[in-house]
Amino acid sequence: MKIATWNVNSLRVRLPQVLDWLAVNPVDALCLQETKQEDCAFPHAELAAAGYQSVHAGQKTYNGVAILARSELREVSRGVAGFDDHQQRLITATLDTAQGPLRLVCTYFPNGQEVGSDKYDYKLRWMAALTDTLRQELANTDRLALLGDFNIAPEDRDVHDPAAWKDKILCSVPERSAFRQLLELGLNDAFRLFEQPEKSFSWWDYRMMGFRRNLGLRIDHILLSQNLKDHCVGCQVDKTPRRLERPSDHAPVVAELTL
DNA sequence: ATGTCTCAGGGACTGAGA
Repeated sequence: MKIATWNVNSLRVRLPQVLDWLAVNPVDALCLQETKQEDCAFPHAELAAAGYQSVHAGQKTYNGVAILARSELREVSRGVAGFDDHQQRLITATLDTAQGPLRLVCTYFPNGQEVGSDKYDYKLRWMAALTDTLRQELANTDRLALLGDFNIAPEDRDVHDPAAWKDKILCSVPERSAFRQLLELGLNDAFRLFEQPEKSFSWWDYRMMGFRRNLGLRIDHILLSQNLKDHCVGCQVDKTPRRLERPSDHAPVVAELTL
């Protein structure tokens, strides 16, 4: 089976691209971020017509996360447990596979804006709360995948110009430490389980012809619990949708599991 | 290069967020 994540930067704008992508890439589950719409506007029917059930935690204008899947999504929960948050950044659901249940956690980490800002502080507090929640989830299951836009480039090799980005937002030491805390829960970066091309990224700024010049960062990730890591046979960034007209600034990331 | 894109308010453009 295949699972994927894609920050679409407005599902209202990008729904046709999502449907086109799913037609070519019929993944078993797709996590979306930055849907930027309320639950009542979410296109459940259009996605169902394409063969996907969907669950959504949305809000007007900003944020918003969704999970699409070819079969039933159950035990759906929204938000980070114990963290009072008006921003819709987390949705969790269970998907049944031939070899048992798979817990899918779809996430949109805060951007943080600038190191030292209030939004940066919120990002670090949000990540600490997420880590606590996942520790509890992992006590209940050994088949958990955390997929989404983490807004963190974990290492210098995930950055087109590490010197320019040193200690900047998305690359700062505290953000990278928080990312490592997630790995220390027993999660594994699916992308790094395999040999990858140099300068592989998942996001490119719309400005400065960032994509054409490959001025990117790898900030969209799929983290797998130990059991799922042992079943993972591939992980790639699909740059195809980033080449379309009116693209999202992010590309999808896909992992293949022998489940 | 304060560079691009999306959204909301209000009804043309500006500001916020990324």
